[in-house]
Parts: sequence; structure tokens; C-alpha cells
Amino acid sequence: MALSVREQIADNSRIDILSAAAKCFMDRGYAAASIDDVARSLGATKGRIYHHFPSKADLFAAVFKHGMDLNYEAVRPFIDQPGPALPRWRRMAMAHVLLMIDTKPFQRAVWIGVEMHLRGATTPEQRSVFNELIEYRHNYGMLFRNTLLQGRDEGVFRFDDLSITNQLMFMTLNSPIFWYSPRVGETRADVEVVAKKVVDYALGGLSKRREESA
Amino acid sequence: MALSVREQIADNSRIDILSAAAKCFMDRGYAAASIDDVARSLGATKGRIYHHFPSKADLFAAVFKHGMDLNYEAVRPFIDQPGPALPRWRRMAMAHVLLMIDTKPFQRAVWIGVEMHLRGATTPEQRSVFNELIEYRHNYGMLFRNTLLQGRDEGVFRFDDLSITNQLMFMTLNSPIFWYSPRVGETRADVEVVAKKVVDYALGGLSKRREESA
DNA sequence: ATGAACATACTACCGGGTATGTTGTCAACG
DNA sequence: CGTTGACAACATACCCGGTAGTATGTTCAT
Repeated sequence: MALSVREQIADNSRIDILSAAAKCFMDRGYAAASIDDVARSLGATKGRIYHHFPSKADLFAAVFKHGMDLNYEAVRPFIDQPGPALPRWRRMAMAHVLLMIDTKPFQRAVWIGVEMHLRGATTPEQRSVFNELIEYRHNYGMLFRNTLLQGRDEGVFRFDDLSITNQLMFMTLNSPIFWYSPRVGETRADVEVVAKKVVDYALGGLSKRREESA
Repeated sequence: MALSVREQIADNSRIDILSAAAKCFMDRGYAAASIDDVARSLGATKGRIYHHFPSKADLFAAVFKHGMDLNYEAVRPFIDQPGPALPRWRRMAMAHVLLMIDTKPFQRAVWIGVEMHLRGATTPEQRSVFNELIEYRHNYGMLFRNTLLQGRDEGVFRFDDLSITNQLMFMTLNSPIFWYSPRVGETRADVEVVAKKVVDYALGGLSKRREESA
């Protein structure tokens, strides 16, 4: 559906706030990031933030959701592709890692949100909103889990504990949100080389080994 | 050197505070964990904390350092062992992962500290103390890096970018601090099985592959 | 002139840090 | 051997800066 001009402007302002908030949450963590920080980084004041979002928790949830939307969007072209699991997994993983690099602040916010949920660091009223987001993310994880299972059936992946393997795989694929930072003069090709190293490492843990001795 | 009875008692109290603080930092993060929380979890008040530690930052630094001390202690038996890199790496990695599981609160605090340092979320006066801790941790990482290099020379490991590989490896080995939680009726053998899965996954990313095509 | 999109001004509260009590223990002294 | 005083190991009470949230202007486009 088309947005009117006014709605378009309002939506742009909303996205600007989300981006600034994501960066603040990444830089200082949820608790230490203040609404004033977010506003200041926009050259604005609290009034602007609270006009669009009812509370800090809701602002954070919006950042979380936007990050997850980006995730779905990135892997959507591949999830319904038929054929063997390995090449599809490679494309999904590559898209995922590149997204981690390209939208680091949002992905860090997602991470923070998951961590908070695991710790139970949410107030009861936030709980329902958060549960939806966590389920949203869980379903995203399912896309990879299904591919992992198919790959195991096909004999290209080797693992016995799906849950742990999935954790380790995502840990690897997500890790650039912590250690990646762009180098001066870095080209897109350079970024893709880095992403490929991450994907290859993650794949190594999934593939059959040549040596199995301790 | 032997401690007197009084010193022994004081040291025990200090360790109790460190343990409680580690748990609070893990459960709420650095910013959201209050000194009152730590004290409350000990059935005490702020006075006790501030009698032993001059500030929240110093308390956190002590938790960090204690966590790193545990790390060094765990891998120390292996670092000077001669012989091929692979078995030594396996032992070091296994000891590391088991420590992540056994001392999760402290290791989470170490993680939080590293993250804060990377974000520059430290005040100037904390900076010098923090830099020491980060260097302390960096040297610990060097123990693994050296083994990685030796393994590559021996032909058992395959990677081109040492820095990225090291990041990915540690990310995998550290990951239990996020997703591990003990199951009811879990035995030590069960824990070691989990740890072995982690080590194997990390090793998979280091080993030579059978297929290199995209 | 009406409401969206902000800015300004203010309140309430929480948490780090401090200043000051209180209690038990040990050591030296008479 | 009892007394005392000095200090460690806390608890209590308080201050104060920062922050989430609110209430109320102000401006501008439609």
C-alpha cells in the first residue's frame, strides 16, 4: 500500500531514530544507552523520540524487529529454492554474514535483546512484546535448522545434536557483529572475502571430518 | 606465603563478593547490575562491598582478573608440552571449554569487559587498569595463536588469516557461556560430551577440508 | 485552525559514592 | 588475668548526578 507524503516523512523520521538508537544500543548496551543519547546523536531532544515511541523498551523492540526484518529479507530469496542443501546453506549463510557486517548496529541490538530475554531481564509488561520478537527470531533460526537437517539426510553434514550444532553455527555466523570493523580503503570484494572465511569456518564444523581420533 | 587466620577470613569474604558480583554482572550486565544487587544477593549491604573494593569499576576489574586467572590456571599444564600441535590444541581447547561451563559467571564478566573495552566504554581513569586486563587476556589468546601457527606449519591446520581464524575459534570455544545451562541429573561425563562437541566444531573450521568448491 | 512533529521544562526515582556509626576481635599493658 | 584501645569488617544514613517519563509549549503545513 502506498504511503502519503506526510506518512512518508514520518516514516523516514522513524527510521532515522531507529538507526541512531541501534548505534547507541550497540555502543553502550541497553541499560547504559539513554534516550537523551539517542536524541543527541540526532541533534534533537527527547520529545522527538517519545513522540514516535511510547517508551525506551518499545524503541528497543522496534530496533530489534527492524533488524530481524532485514534478516528475513536477506535470506528470503534462497529459502524456497529446491535442490541440495549445501549450496542453499552456503547462500543463506553468506547472505546472513554479509548482513551482520552491513547492519551491525541492528544486529547487535538483536543480540542484546536475545541475551536480555535469556536472562529474564524483562519486566512483565514487556514480556509479551519480547516473546513475539523472540519467536520471530526463532522462526528465522528454523530456516537454517531445516537446511541442516536436509543436509544431514543428504550426507553432506555431520552432527548428532541439532540444538548445539545450531548454536555453534549461529555463533560463528553472527560473530562479525563483535569483531568486524571496516578497514580503510576496503572494497566490497574485501568484505566478501571476510564473509566467505566466516562461512567456511562455520561449514567446517558441519562437514564430515577426515580424522576422528582424539 | 602463608596467610594469617584474619587474612584468610578476609580473603574468603573477598572471594564471596567476587562470586556474587560475577553472577550479578552476568544476570544484568555491567551497567544494570547495582552494588546493592550484589550486596543483597549476599545478605549484606553496600558497606561490605565498598570496604573491599573502592568502586564498582574496581570490583568488576577484580572479577575480570579472577576469571582470567582461572583461564591461565586451566591451560597452564599444557602450554609447555612439546610435541605436535594438534593434541596440545585439543587439550587446551577442552580445558578452556570446560572452564567456560564451570565458571560461567566469571567468564561472562570477562566477555563483558572485553566488549566494553572494544566499545571504548571506559572512563579515562579506568583505562589503565582495563588496559592491563585486556593485555592479560591478549597474552592468553597468544597461547592459542602460537599453537595455531605451529599446527599450520605441521600441516594439520589450514587458514590464511590468523586474526580472523583466532576470532572465530575463540567465538566457538567461548560460546557455552551464552547457551550452556546444566540439565537436571547431568553427570560430569555429560558435560564433557558437550564440551567435546564444541571442541570438535571449532576444530572443523581449522582443519583441511575435503571439498573446496563453492 | 487543527493537529502533527517536535522542543522545553519539570518531576520522581534510582544508583554510585561517602561519611559516619556499631560490633567483634586481638594485642599489649598493668 | 582482666582491662582497654585500636582496628578490621561491616551496617546505616545521607548526598547528588543522571535518566525515564510527563506535561506543556511552539511551529509549520494542510
